[in-house]
This record gives sequence, structure tokens and C-alpha cells, in this order.
Amino acid sequence: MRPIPFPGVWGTSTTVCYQIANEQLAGELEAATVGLSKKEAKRLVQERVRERAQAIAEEIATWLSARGDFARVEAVNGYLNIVYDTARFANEVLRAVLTAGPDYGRGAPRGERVMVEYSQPNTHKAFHVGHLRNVCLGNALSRILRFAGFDVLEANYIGDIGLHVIKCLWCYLRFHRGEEPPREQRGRWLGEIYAEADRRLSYRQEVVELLNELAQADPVFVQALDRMLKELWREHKVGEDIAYLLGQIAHGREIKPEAFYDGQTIVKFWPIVGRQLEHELAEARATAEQDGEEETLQRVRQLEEWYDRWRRLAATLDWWPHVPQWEREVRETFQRWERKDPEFVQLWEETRTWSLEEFYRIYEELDVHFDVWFFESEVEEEGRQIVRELLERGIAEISDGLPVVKIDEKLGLEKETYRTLPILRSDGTTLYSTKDLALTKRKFEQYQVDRAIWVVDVRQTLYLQQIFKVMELWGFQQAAKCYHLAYETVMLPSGAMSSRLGNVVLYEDVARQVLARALEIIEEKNPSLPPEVKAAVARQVGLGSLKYGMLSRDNNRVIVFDIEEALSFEGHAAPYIQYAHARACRILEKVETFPEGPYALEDLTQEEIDLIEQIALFPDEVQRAADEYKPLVVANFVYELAKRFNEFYRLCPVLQAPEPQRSARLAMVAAARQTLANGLALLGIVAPEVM
RNA sequence: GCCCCCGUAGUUCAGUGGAUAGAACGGCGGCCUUCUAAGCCGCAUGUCGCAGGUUCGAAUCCUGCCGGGGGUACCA
Repeated sequence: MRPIPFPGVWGTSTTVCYQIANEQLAGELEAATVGLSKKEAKRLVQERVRERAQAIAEEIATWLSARGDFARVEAVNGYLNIVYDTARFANEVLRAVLTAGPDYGRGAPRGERVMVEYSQPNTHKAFHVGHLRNVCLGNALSRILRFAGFDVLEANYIGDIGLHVIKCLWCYLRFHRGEEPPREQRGRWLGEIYAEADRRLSYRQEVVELLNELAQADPVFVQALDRMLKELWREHKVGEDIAYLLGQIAHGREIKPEAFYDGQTIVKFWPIVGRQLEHELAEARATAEQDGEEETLQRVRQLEEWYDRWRRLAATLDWWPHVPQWEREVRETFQRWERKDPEFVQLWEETRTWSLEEFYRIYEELDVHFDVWFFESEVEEEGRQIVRELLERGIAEISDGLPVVKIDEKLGLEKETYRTLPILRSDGTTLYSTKDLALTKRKFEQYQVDRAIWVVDVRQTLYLQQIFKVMELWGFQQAAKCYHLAYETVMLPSGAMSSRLGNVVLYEDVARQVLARALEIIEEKNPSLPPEVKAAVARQVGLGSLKYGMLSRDNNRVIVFDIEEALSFEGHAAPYIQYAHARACRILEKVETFPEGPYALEDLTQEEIDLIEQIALFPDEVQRAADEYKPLVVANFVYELAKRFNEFYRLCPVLQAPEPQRSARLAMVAAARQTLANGLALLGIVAPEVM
């Protein structure tokens, strides 16, 4: 059963006649097709089934028509279409919406508690648009599940400790001690310190990575190697290292930073590499100008990318000799955390707050509110305890000094499926898994959840399956009701976001831009509104647009975040839907007394039927969105509803219509407005009354 | 190597067993003395990656291949 897929006809369609026809004909057809070619047999079967389905449909149609419950019952192409008595059904729909109001579409309580864990931001790191996708998804899903009838707990899990925090604080103490960041920007400032730490610590690796890439992907570079190394010899006489470089590059083998005799060889070599790249780039550009072919253009782009990387790394060449020392210092800093050095713990607490304050501001702005707050720092000890228990019970074991759970082996799987999960570092410090095991146990025991949902990046799919399986091995039945809602990465037109490379789009920056743009537009569209209303509407539209952009794509699809697109408020976007709502409000506010039903809905126009039909679908769509964990279903629904409302709006005057049509249309507008508001609310988007 | 995701209009994406595959953006042309034009109407563009299979019926399910992205024991 599904809606009749034609505009202007309101009812349901069923394909049951095909199934019946199939069953009836099964034996008969087998006999009839003996001796025919495969193609002929197929055509015969096709024809016969279709004929029989049509005959059955006609029979049922006659029978149903005689009963007179429906406006019309017809048999078309083997489908049985039941057309509703619009006046009756439309009145039922409108009454349902207008009496339930904000509760229209709400499902009956299911008596099941579900915890949705989402927005797991790391303190001491930047909050960017990738995090925004997670928050929007998790929050919309929570709202949908709650509305659908579940008892929902929204949980946040803050990564306030771990290697990233240690790196950040090391960098702070080593290079920025005593600096006072601007009060409102402390979280962001810390994120920059972290990015710097990351850049410093991975410096050698990055330099060598670029060299390795050039050695493998740029034949011109490899050809010039002799000359470059001769130059290096003339200037610096580092024989062993020259031999090493020559050997590795010529044979396409990986260069390793620790293999050099002279700690300064790379520092000396780097300017030579740069000159070579400059030379290659100039040549490639000249060629491209001449032939303009795609291949040469591609070569230019590639060289530009390499040269940019070279230049960025050249700017901090003096870092090279220090990296091993810095790595030691980071390990020492980790030790300070492990032994709870009071001075260090105090610094951690203070800086942690800087990030948290920023997060709280963002959640407030996005109207996201958590019932439960977990912090990684709180579950470290519990996690260690669990590792001990798992080891004692033989679920975990020590392999090469590392506590692991060999999941496939424990489950008796032949094929490599869940592999092996490390659950504690060999030096006794905790891993993400250590803490996640403790946290999941808490969800089951302390919060008594029947179902647990993790809204987490798709890259952690295997990892989360591992956690679920370990919980199962450990004896938790609830493990079967663990679900990973995986979503794809948010990328930039320039590629993946990387704070190290400095190409991240911060939430704060985007939000400010979008809000400013929204204000600009409302200033232009509706200048007569009072300033405070303009500001409020700009907020609702700007944030709505940002959220809708994150929700109107399926989870398993990469979003390429384009700021221009985010700033565009036309077409398939939140403002389109919000605008339909504002238009409806405008009509309704001009009515003194709202008419009581039932309404005169006998001769509806196509636009009216389409509108009411869509409104009627809402409760089912809410359930579907909840069952499939897909806010996208609601996002599509409200867009379609707004579209139908806008079409209705154009062709069906309401206030000027004669009675009783005026009352009927007013009821439709009120029902559409309510359903739009309810649907948008499920996405965490406000429906403005004016725009 | 093994596992997961994606491939649909020029572009970004809906549609996951049913009738003639839909929107938006971009392009072109129309509609504001009538409830807000952030809107509406019209025109153009498709080997639904390729090849088989299952089915009365496949963009949708299965198998293989091609192309892109991701994961794969001490990152989170």
C-alpha cells in the first residue's frame, strides 16, 4: 500500500493483485512455457500475469465500489487504486492537526529508553564545521526519536584528556607560557596552540613525506637528483647522507628521518629542493601557456601544491633538529598527567574551561541541550579497572606487551572480521577504547538504557563494532542494541580539513558570516520590521539554513562545505521552508475568529488536495525517520510540504475567497503552518512568524 | 590482501522492489494596482558507472568488473 503516485488523486494504491495473479498462475505457466525459448517464455509469463492481475483488480474494484466506502475504486494496469472521499478524509486530517497542535505527528510512548551520544568535541582543539554536522544530526535524531515515542537521553562525551591535550599543553608551556589570550577567544586560541604543537611534532615526518612523494611521483625531480646532490656536496660535504639519499630515492625506497648521520643534512638540502621545484614549476607553466592541454595544467597544479608544501616547511626549517627532543618532552608531560602533578592538573583544569566555555556558547546558540555530560577524564580509572577484569576473565590477553582483545578468535570466526582491539597502551596509559568500555558499561548499568546510539564519524565504524563485540563477550545483552550512526566527513573544496595545514573552517567564523548575511537580506526584503525583530529573524534564518544544509544530505555522503552555498538562502534550503511558514502566519494573523469545522471540502482544487495529502503523511514520516534513524526523511518532508504550500498560495486566494471556501482554506493554512512548524522543530529549526 | 561507503541531468543531490526517474543551483523566457517575489510558471539537458543474474516488474536486491573515498593492534 502506498499513495497513488499521480498528482491530484488522493488515495492508496496496492499491487496485491500481481501477487495473487502470480500465485494463481504458478503451475499453469510452468506447463504452458514448456518447449518455448527463454525469451518467448518470459514474454508469455509477463503477459499472462498482467492480464490476470488486471482481471483480479477489476473484480475487487467492482466489489469494493458496491460497498460505497470510497469515492472511487479503479483497476489500472493491474493496480488497484482506492480513491478517497476527499471531503471526509480531508476533514479528518484537518481536525487531527488543529486539535493536536504542536503534538500533531507525535507517536504513542514506546516505553523504551534510548541514549543518543553525539557531539564528542575535544577540548584544546578547534570546533569546526565537521563538528557541526555531528551536532545537527545527533540533535535532530534525538528530537525525532523523542517525538516518535521513545524516552530519549541526549549525551555528550567531551574529550578533555588524551594525547591531543598533552600536546597542546606542552606547546603552551614550552612556547607560550604566560600569554593572555583575549577572553572571548580562549577556546579558539587553544585550538591554534594545538595545531602548532601538531605541526612541530610532525615536522620531520612531513618533510620526509614530501621528499618521498617527489621521489615517487616526479620523474623530473629524480632526474635532477645527481645535480642536486652534487650541489649539496659542494656546499656541505655530508658524504654518508648523500649516499643514503641517492640510494633511497633512486630505488624508490622510503626515506627515514632517523637514518641521517648529520642532523643538519636535510636543513642544508631543503633550499636546493626548493630551487629545483621553482625551476620545474616555471618550466611547466611555460609549457602550459603554449599548449594549454589538460595534462600540463594538471602538472602545474601538482607542482604548485608541492611547492606550497615546500615553502610552508621551509619557513620553520630551524625546527628540524629539535623534534626528537620535543617528542621526549611530550612523553614527560604525559607522565606529569599520569602522576597528577598538581601544578599541571591546575593548568589542565584552567585551559579545559576555556574550551568548555566556548562549547557551551555554541550549544546555546544552536539550541542544543544535553541531559548527560560525560568526560573522558572521569572514566580513565574505571577503564583501567575494566582492563584488569577483562584480563582476569581471559577475555583480554597481553600480546607483545600490549593488552588486547582478539575478537575474531574469541568469537570463533575464521574470517578476519573484527580483528584485534588494543585496550590499554603498553606503558599503562589509557586509550580511547579503555575509556569507551567504561562509558558503555555506565550507560547500561547507571542509566539503564535499552538502546544506545553513537553518532560518530564513519571512519570509526570498525572501532565501534569492536567495542560492541567486546561488550558482548563481556556478557552484556544490551550489546545487541548498540547502534553506530555513521556519517561521512565534511570536506572543503580544497580537500580534507586539517588543523595542521591550517585549512579548517571554524564554526564561529561560519556562524558569524551566515548571521551577518541573513541580517543583510532581511534589511533588504523587509526594512520596516523593528530592529530587534530583524535580529531575531536573522538568527533563526541563518542558523536554520546552516542546520538544514547539514541535514538535507544522506549520512553516508561526503559534504563538501562551500561557504557560498551556505550563504545562499534560495531554493532547497531552510529559508524556503521558513518563508512558507511566515506566509501562512501572515494570512492567519488577519483573521479575527478562526472558523470551527467541519469544513466544506467537497470540490477541492488539485493544489488543495496535494497540500492536505502531504500534511496527512507527517505522522508516518516521523515514525519512518525514527525507525531508520534518518533526519533526512523529515528534512525532505518539510521541503515538499513547503513546496506544496507555495503552489497552493499562488492559486488559491484565502482571505478574499467566498464562504464557505474561505473557512475551509483558512483551516488548510492553519494545518499547513502547524505541520511545517512541527517538522522544522524536529530538525532544531525555528519557524519564524515574519521574514 | 581483506572490509565499508559512494557512482542518477552541466553541477549539488532526492528517490532503495511498482505505473511516465524528480528537485535545487546554473542557463533562457515570463509573473508583483490582488494574503510578503527568500515566491510562482514555462523551456532545455538522463547509456540511473559497466556487464550479467533474480523477479510478473530493478536506479533500488544478488554476483563480477571499473572509477573515487575511507578503514585495517598501542590516533581519536
